[in-house]
Amino acid sequence: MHSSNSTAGQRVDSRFQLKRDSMLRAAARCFNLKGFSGTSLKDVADILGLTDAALYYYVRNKEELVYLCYVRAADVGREALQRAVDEGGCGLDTVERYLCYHIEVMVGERGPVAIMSEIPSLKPEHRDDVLELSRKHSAAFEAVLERGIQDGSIAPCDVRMTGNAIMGSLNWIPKWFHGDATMAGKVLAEFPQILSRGLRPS
Amino acid sequence: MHSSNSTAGQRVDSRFQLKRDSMLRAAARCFNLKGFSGTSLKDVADILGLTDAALYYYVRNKEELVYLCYVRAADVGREALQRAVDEGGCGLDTVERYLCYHIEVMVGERGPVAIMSEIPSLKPEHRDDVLELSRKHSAAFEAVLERGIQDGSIAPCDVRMTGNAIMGSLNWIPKWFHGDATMAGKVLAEFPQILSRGLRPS
DNA sequence: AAAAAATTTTAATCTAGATTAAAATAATGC
DNA sequence: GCATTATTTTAATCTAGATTAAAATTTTTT
Repeated sequence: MHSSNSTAGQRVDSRFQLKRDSMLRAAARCFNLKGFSGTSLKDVADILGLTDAALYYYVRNKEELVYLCYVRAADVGREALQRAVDEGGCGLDTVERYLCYHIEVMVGERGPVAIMSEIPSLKPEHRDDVLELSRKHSAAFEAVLERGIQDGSIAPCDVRMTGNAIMGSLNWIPKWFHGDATMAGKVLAEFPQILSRGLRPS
Repeated sequence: MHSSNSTAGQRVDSRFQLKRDSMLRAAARCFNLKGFSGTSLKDVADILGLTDAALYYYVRNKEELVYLCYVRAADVGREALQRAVDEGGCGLDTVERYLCYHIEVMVGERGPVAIMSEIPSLKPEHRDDVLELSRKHSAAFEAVLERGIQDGSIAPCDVRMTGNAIMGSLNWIPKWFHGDATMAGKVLAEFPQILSRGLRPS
């Protein structure tokens, strides 16, 4: 049985974490590609060259697998926004950089990132946990929009709705992008501007 | 057994159609609210005051229920765009009107409209059918964007990516809008402009 | 290389929820 | 009101796929 405080310590544990992370990416790929109900644990295991039962060494059950995928998705979003905020600049610049960073992970090597289609199917604690992360991310993004309005880089707008609009576009990307490397460059080049263009004061 | 060419004819048949349509709306509400795997046929039946088994009088199985929800979703989108195109005007005006009409059905009386999260779980014929509808809708929208670029009402852009961006925002609406009547007005008032603002030439 | 721990597999079981068949009820036409 | 057709329910069954327990294998430690 795995234990994070085994005598073997750090090395073993990080191997475990790495393997679990590649499991989450495999699961995200399946969920995005085949839909949630369309992917069985065997599908995920096949990608890893494992047996479905082996997955239970890493997660308690399928529900937890989904939960961890969503936490991971929330994490990469949060990190992207944090990084953009840390680098300073006006509100609009922050938005643009955030979009770049977030799209980068979606279409790049660290991807794919799971679409959060099944949050309501999670068990209450997990569901609330993910909703909380999601809510915080939206609030942080809206704060950047506010700041942009204050510093004059963004035209006055309803930040809640504007946030919903931009986040929707982002969240939907994995629906139509499935790893085409050529397209990845295009998305990264085009999308941030398409989404931020409408924010500029006229 | 129901038969569309029964001797009772039109009247009976339209009653059947109406009931089936309210079934699709009930199903869409459930899917959007509880997720796909989180909604059982009983959940849908409960809304209608029926027993789960009764649903089988209207659809062959759950897969077909999802399929019909998606066809319905595609239909309301197509109708909204068609209406906007028929009313003429420059490309940008058509886009704005389309957004109004489409959002209208999403947040209004005819809604809700199902998010197409589980297309890959459909059986091949149904999946291809829905993908075809979806593809056609995207193409038609991109054509409007092209026209706008030609007539100068829309700034030159990658219509494919721009279409993806706008459609993503639209498609995601049912993720955060769940029937709040007050918010419905706000969405309808704000969203079309938020989405079309970035299209204007500067 | 033996012992211990970590990882994976084999081979079942278990289960929620979809599905079905037959019977019961309700609506409609005559 | 009777016959027919439409609709719904009751009461099972059925099934894919999740889950589990125990054994086998691989890796690590000493």
